[in-house]
Amino acid sequence: MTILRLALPTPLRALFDYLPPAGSQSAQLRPGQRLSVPFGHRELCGVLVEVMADPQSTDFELKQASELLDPEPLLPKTLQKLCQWAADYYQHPIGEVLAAAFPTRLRKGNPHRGLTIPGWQLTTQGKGLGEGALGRSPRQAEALAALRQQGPTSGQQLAAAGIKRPALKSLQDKGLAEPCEISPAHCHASARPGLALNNEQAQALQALIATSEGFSCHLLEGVTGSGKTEVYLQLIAHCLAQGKQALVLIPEIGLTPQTLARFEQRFDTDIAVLHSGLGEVQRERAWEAARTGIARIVIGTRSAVLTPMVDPGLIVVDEEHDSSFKQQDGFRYSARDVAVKRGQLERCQVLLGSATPSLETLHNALQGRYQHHRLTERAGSGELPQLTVLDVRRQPLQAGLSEALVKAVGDTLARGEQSLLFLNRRGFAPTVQCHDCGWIADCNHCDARLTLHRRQRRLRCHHCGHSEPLPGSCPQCRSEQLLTQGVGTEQAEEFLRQRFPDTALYRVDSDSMQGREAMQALVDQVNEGQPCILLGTQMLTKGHHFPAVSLVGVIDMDALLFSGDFRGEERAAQLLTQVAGRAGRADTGGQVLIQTHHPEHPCLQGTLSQTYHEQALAMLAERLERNLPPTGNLALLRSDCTDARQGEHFLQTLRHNAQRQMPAGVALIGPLPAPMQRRAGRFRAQLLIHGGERAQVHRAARLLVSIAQRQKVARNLSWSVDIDPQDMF
DNA sequence: AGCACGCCGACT
DNA sequence: GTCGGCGTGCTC
Repeated sequence: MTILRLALPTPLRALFDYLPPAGSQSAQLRPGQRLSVPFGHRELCGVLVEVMADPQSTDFELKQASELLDPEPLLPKTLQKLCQWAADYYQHPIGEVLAAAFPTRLRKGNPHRGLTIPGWQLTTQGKGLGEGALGRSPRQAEALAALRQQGPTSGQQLAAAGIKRPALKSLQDKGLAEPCEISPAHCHASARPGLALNNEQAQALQALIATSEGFSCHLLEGVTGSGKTEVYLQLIAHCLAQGKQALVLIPEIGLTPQTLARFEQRFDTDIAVLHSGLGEVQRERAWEAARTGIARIVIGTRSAVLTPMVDPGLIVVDEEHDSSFKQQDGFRYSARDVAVKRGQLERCQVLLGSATPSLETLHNALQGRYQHHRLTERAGSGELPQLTVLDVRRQPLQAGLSEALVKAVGDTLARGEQSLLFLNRRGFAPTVQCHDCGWIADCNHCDARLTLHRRQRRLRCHHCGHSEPLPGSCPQCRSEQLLTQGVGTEQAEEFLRQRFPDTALYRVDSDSMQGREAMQALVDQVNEGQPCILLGTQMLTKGHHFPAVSLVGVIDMDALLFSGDFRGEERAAQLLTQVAGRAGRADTGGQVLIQTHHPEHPCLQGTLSQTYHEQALAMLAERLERNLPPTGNLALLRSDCTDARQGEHFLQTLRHNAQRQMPAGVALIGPLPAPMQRRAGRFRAQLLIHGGERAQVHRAARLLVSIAQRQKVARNLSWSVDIDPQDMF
């Protein structure tokens, strides 16, 4: 008798056993296939994890699976192993992890349709035609030559090479070419020649190529503008030339158009792009192209790390330090760390790149676990910008801007250059207060203040999405003296428009950048080079290149300096370095002005007097001293409950029940209220697991999860684990 | 999580 | 009398 062990998409941390579906032969049952099974009162789509030949536990009346959905496994073995590793490491239900590896339609149990890629090939007659033929129709001759050289080629790829449909149609009318279907065997990849590399780039590339066989992990630490991407591109070209696929992970979708364009220009091959903005069908097509090997390059955000591939030879994680690689809810994995594990399992090379590497990665590199390559010079003639602190204490500020900063913006514009102002706060003002009685506009659902969005005349909570109309008078005392405190991008925009009425001003934040194309349109517009002011939040600092920007202003450095989290300093240093890197990327050596009330703050001084690398080393030493990551290890058990005391009580009981069995060297801290205790009407608390040894902390987390699972929990309470938490809230 | 069952109040 | 509110229990 055969028993099938399945992973099902349910929060239950268990596998479920079934009898094979009627009429199936055990030979055709293999892990990685999907099956439809009855589960309770419903029908679920599960993934086969194990086929067991002889039954061990007969204490259970097993149900029979309804249907085998795939004739072949859709997930390769290594990816199954990767999911199992991730489920264990992140202590997340295996069924949900495996589900994350499928596009939605397949996850829900829809039939798998193979991908058909329309393409063109030469007919026998076409193949027999001499070289000089079709001399009078250059377009057709070009198409003919391309097909002769490459064999059957996808329409998409032909189009990318400038060969359009009409030319192909004409060839078809002459009986020289015909439409065909492309199979993975037809796929080829070639790269156009790359840019010339400087010494450092060439050295890094050479070292990377030398270790491109089998697993190895590398950190490419290169200052902004040092040409990391060119190294990626040439390494990918090498990978493709070995007949292998390359996977590229990028932090956010905002980055995609520019990055993608650069890849498409360089490579003559199909590229699968996977990001959250894609429709279900498009996503499934890209997934399938990667899985079958039709796509030789796969570019995607976080979740793309679980895309099945035939033969990956290289995984690149760009902007490796970016926090968006860590999923912040549900399956809380780090795509960067999963990528490294995937490299180990697939036996392929992993390249982590950043101008401001995370301390985790830097630590691994310094310990010799990763090979470390550094690019310290800007490629081309670009010079590093000049950083200057503007002490704004006792200075008059208008919409948060000092006269010195405003003057610098004016001077920059007068020179015909562009300015970029960074303010990490959306809206008009983060606080509204009554001048007469002191009332403050708070969110009813969170421990947070409401932000004024003046143009919409609304107060909005940036933590739960709550929004209400701006009251005309104080709800407490009826006074009409409602004042604002603090400055957001909307206010700074208003002031700057007034001050520079004839200058183009672009506000870049999640309020102003609605829609997929908005950002790309803006980048194109700005890069025409006319003098302008760019004003925005983090959005502005992520990866976009603005060659004509020569002045960068940080309007409120203080907000970055005092964050409370132990990673605050690391974040601030990374952000400041990244923002500064936007200045003078091209030939104009740029200027960076930083407004602060704390010019003596060590973090700020650190960034001024040292390179990011030096500062990172100092921060690492401090982490070592405090036994914090990456030296020490953390895990977090969170509770989320409609009642504050109940949530903490759950964690307290958990702690009590686990205390005796705690591994040596592991401390439990808490339960404590989460940094923002109430959010969206629910009270959050957390129990911190802290220890020196990763394995011990992990054992402790596993123990706590197993106890929490057995603990009775009320309906209004939910709990979750977070291994290697990024933010403490 | 989902989904059914079950036991209470307020309607035609 | 039943429709539907959400507390409780189960899922191989």
